[in-house]
Amino acid sequence: MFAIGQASKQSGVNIETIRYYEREGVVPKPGRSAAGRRLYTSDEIAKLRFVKRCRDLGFPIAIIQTFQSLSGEEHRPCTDVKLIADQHLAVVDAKIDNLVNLRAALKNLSENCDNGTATCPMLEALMSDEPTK
Amino acid sequence: MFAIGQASKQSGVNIETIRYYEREGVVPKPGRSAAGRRLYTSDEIAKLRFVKRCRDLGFPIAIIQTFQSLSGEEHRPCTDVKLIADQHLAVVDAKIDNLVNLRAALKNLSENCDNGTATCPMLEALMSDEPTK
DNA sequence: TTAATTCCTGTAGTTACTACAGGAGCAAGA
DNA sequence: TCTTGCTCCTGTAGTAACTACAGGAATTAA
Repeated sequence: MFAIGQASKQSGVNIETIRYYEREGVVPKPGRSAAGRRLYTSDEIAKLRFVKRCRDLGFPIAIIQTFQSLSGEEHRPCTDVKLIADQHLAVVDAKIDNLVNLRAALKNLSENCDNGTATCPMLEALMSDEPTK
Repeated sequence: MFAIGQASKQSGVNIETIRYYEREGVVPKPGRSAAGRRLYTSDEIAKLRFVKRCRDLGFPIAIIQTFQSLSGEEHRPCTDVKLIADQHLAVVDAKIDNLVNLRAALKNLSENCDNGTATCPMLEALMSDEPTK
C-alpha cells in the first residue's frame, strides 16, 4: 500500500490531480489509513497511469470513463474503442490543420512587420476592413 | 449607431462574448440609448473585429490588450509587435509538434486495434506497464 | 394591440486542473 | 522526548475564454 505521494510518483499524476480525479469519479476511492490518509494498491496506481496516458493522448475525461467501462465488458470492446480513437484522430487532424493555417497567417504578418515604419503593418492588417485570410 | 445584435453580425463576435469583452475591459464601454441599450459606432465595431481576428490567430486576450496599447503609442510599435508575434509563433509551432506526435501515437494504437480479438490491443497498450511511446 | 424578437443584468456552468489556507500526522535526528 | 520538516487532510477559489440560462423590459412587425 502506498501513500498519495508515492502513487503520484509512480503514476506521474500530480497529487492535487489525483484527488481531483477521485472527486470526479474518474478513479475509484482508495482505502484509508487509521488516521484517514489515502492508501493505494498497485492496481489503483495502474489505473492512474492509464488515465494519465489517455490524457497525454488528448482524450477528454468523459471518453476515458467510457474506455474504462468498455474494458470491463463481456462483448469485445475493440470496435468501440477503435471508433472512439478514430473520431479523436479526426479531431486532432482538424486541430493540426487549423494551427498550420494559423501559423502561416501569423508568419506572413510577422514577416511584413520589420520595415521600420512608424505604423506597424501587422497592426494595420489586423485592424483593417479587409479580411485577413 | 448599431445595437448589439448588429455589432455582433458585423464583427462576427457573439453577443454574449461582446458583453464579456466589455466586462473584462477588452473593448471600451459603448454609449447607451435612453432605455439603456448599448449603441455601437463603426469604430467600436472595428475594434471588436480586431479582437476577433487576434483571437482567431490564437492570441490570448492579455496580449491583445498589449497590442491595443501599443497601437496607441508614439514610439513605433513594430518591433514590439513583431516580437510578441514571433513568440506566439513559437508557441504555435510547439503545439503543432505536440499534436503531430500525438497523432502518430494515436494512429499507431488505432491501426493495431482491428484484429477482432476479445481483448482490445489498444486498451491493453494503454493499461500496460510499458511506457507507450 | 399583440406577438415575436431583441435586449438587459446577474449568476452559474464549462474543462481539467492548480493553488492556496489552515490544520494534523509522521519520521528521524539531537 | 522534543523538535524540525515533510507529507497529508479538507474545503474553497482561481485559471482562460467564453457560454448558457433566468427573469424581466423594450422594440418592432403584423
